[in-house]
Amino acid sequence: MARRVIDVEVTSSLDTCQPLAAHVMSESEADEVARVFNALSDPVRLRIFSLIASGAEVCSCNLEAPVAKSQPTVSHHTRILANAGLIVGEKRGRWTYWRVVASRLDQVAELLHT
Amino acid sequence: MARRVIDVEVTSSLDTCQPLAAHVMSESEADEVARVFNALSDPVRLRIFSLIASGAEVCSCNLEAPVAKSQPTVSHHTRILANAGLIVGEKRGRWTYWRVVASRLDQVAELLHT
DNA sequence: ACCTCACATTGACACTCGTCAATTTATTTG
DNA sequence: CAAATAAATTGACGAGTGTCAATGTGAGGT
Repeated sequence: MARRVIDVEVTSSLDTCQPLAAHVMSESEADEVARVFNALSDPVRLRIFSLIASGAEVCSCNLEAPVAKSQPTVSHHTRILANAGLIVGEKRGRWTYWRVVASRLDQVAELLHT
Repeated sequence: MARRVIDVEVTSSLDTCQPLAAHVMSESEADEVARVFNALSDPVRLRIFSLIASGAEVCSCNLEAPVAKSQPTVSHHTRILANAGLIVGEKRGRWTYWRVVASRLDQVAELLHT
């Protein structure tokens, strides 16, 4: 097979940064996804979440002592977790029982493998 | 089969919140996990991450335009993602090429299914 | 009705975080 | 060495966040 010498410009074609075509997540999608991860980005919230995930049903009054935070603080965190769709609260009598939303967890896990 | 009537105390045993034995994530573990989720809790960081994940290797200069942020801001975000172990940067010449750490993503995904 | 208890809400404070202009560091090229 | 470029660092500012005391709400229990 014949060989042919080709004059290729190598010296100065890479000395400056070239644009690159790549796919970017949309702003709106990023906002929504960020809100979910944000709910899990606080140590206290993670511990509250692990408490709820460990039992079948946990009421708010059982969360304050383990995480050593005040009642308004715990209420603040459960609201953020609930807004992110990670937990749901059912009010029975004076108590609110929390449980995790398994389907939401699967949804979040899939976001990491795209 | 015989039936027997049993006198059960129902009235006042549940009128106050009872402590509940449950497993709590440790503070140190919560801090570490929170740092990872925190890295993914910002919209701009998520879009940068998606850019890096879409290509095999992406240099920092290819990140500024798509997310419309300044160079110091992009550098700030890549550092946070790198500290969380989600991406690694290899410096070749004047450029730093970023790529995602797949094993770290698997690790994070498993955290959601415990 | 009154009191108690579980939980939500408000307001205020300190602290963290995202952002960019300016500067510095490191590397390549002339 | 000098000029140019990629990227990290510093400093500063406004916005957002975690925290708790005080208060509000609503559902039992006596």
